[in-house]
Amino acid sequence: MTIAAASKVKRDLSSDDDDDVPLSQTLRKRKIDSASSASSHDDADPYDSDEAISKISKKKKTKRIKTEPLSSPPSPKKKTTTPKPKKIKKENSDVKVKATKKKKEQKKKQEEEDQEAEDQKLKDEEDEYKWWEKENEDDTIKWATLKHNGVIFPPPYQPLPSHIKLYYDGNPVDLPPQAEEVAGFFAALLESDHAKNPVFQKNFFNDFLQVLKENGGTLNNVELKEFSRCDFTKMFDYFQVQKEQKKQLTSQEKKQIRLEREKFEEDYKFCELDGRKEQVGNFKVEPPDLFRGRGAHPKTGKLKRRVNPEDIVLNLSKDAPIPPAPEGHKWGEIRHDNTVQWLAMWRENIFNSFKYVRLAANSSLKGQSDFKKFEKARQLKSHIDAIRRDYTRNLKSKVMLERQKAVAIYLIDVFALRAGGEKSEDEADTVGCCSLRYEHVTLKPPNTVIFDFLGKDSIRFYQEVEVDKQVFKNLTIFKRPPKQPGHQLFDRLDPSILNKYLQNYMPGLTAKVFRTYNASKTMQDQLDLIPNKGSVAEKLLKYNAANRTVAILCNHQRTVTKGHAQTVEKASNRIQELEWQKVRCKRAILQLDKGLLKKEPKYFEEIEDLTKEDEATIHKRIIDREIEKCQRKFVRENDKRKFEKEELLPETQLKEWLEKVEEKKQEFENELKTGEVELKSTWSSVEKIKAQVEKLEQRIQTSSIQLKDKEENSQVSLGTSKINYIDPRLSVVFCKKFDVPIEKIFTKTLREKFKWAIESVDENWRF
DNA sequence: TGAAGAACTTAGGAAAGTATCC
DNA sequence: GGATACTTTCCTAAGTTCTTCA
Repeated sequence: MTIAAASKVKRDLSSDDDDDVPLSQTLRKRKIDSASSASSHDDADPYDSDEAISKISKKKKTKRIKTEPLSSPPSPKKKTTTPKPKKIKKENSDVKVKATKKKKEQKKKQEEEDQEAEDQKLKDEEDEYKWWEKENEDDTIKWATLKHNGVIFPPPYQPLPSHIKLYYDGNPVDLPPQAEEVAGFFAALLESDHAKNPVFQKNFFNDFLQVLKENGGTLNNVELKEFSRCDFTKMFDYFQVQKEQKKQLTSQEKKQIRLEREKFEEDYKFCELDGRKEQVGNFKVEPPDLFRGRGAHPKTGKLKRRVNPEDIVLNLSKDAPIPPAPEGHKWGEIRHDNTVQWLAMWRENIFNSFKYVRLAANSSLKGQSDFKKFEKARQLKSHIDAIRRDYTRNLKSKVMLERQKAVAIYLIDVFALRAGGEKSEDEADTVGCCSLRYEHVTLKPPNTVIFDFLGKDSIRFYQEVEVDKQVFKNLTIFKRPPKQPGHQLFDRLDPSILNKYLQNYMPGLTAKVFRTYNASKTMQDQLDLIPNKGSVAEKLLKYNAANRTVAILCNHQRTVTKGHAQTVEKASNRIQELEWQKVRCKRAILQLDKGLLKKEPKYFEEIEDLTKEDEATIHKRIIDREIEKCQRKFVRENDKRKFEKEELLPETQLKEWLEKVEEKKQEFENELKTGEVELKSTWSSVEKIKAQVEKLEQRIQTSSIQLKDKEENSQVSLGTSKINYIDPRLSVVFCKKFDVPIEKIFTKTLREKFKWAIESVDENWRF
């Protein structure tokens, strides 16, 4: 049974088995789908005639304004209302860090800089703003003053060397740089799954041809007609070489590059919010590229156009200096809207929607939003019983809308489904609760439901679960003919109806609050089960197991990494080898003192567990590995010598190494034949070997636990729930109570993001 | 009132960085 | 000390929800 199902059983919402009262009797005429034909049958059975049925997988025509696919995005429209700040805080002195151009006198300078950075950090910490110790302020006004330096634009396109070209029917193609850039985007992905996706290819090729046309076509009059006749391999190879060269730089060179980059970014990385220095999140404008939609995305592969300063709207204080636009350009618009959190925005050309530059996760504004989110989820604690009572009752409501609401909230509450908003044709076909369709739910009497659909990011949600009997009955009704695949299960619902209903219980309550609530509640319950004993590593493992329970509840998945199967195999082999070594030790003990077998039969039991076949396999594996190691060592050593122009190792050297391995092989073969171990010099007494056995046992246990953890985590992503759903205060309390360093649970970035939590709770705090 | 617009949170994969192994 | 494995951060897509407008 899945965790979600288990939690469901725990809560077990009882329902009696009354038959359904005809829903149609109380159904009033409703206008569900304005797009559908207006039939009005007030009293008939809803599923015979109700117009809601026409809501066949209703997709928005286009969610956003349609624009020509490749036209430059229009400048964002100016807001008509200018919000008035309710209070203006006194501005502090300008703390902007002025980048001074120093010459590189390497070490000494570096040390000085490090010291400076340290000092600055300390200074920052001193006057750090602990918003969580202040009174809750009005949150419609996000700031009184906001100063920043704008955004960083991606570097202009660097044309490829003249011998690197696209080939068409085997002939080189001379492209104008604008088109070459787009071809390069594709070439860079040549070995990825994207490049093999026909939709991606088609979208890319259309946009590529259009850019080519806009720029006068190919320079050597090759006419490009078909994607399949294009050959991008030369470009791809070139990018690979460049990547390799970058990798080959010395660590010193890499560091130098990093430092220069950091210095350049410094001015953009921070802004001044109400006089305080705060970090900006995504201060870099997204570079042009091919849009990589997830799942079966109709627009995947389309060209994401380069964003120019003219496309950008900056948001800052009226009195803040306007950062200069890049040479020869000007900003699209300057705005002074202190009711929003963003510093800059632009309209992108794929969906014609906005992209925003915001503050970083460790900023006060983000922190406050986060805090409020968890407090809201905690507030749900005092309403959840009433909500569950009501939806259990409403599962039998005579009003269809009420039944649908009840079932939907049940699913959201028990299985942690997302709200499920409407989607347009030009997005991937994914669903959430309200948008579930006939084919996503299979009913197996008496009360088993199989959910199988693609959720956010086209991640599959598959669960076979037992549900409340009345829920099962209602789902049967929602699927009754004439409904068929393609039809909406909840034909009278959408998230806004659901959320409006939820707000009756609690202001601000929406479908997504349930996910936060149930995730944090589950974490609290799981943590409560952990005994306060054992090593830090053991406690951590338990914490991760609790975290995993939450991740599974929220269906947070990740793709299994490429080498996973191999890694697991390797690790299990190692464990098997450790077991074998243990057996060998025990054999050695008996060789020293045969009498022990009778005295401690249990201790020596496992000697018999190891079969000859297993032992032979282990021997072979070890020997093969050693041989391979020798060969690798030989090649590596000679490569190095060749590079340093030294004399190469002779083949006899390799032979010598291999002979040693051969000796070992003989030893193993003997051992297998006689069952006698060759005693090592360190095995001088029974006690010494027993101590070694103990060490091996410890290693086996640790490795086994780690392997199990790794396997269980291979498809589950713990991060998302840790970052977004589990109240960080729970983790802080766990660390305090169990004496686990917070660093073991939160990375540096997370510690910064959750500073408010780390500094605000004691060990008695509960979610 | 509903659709579109806007603003925000949530999400997985890629890239970069770090630790560990040999 | 280099290769490899693992962890963390970055990037930006994809959701939800709130607001505005006709």
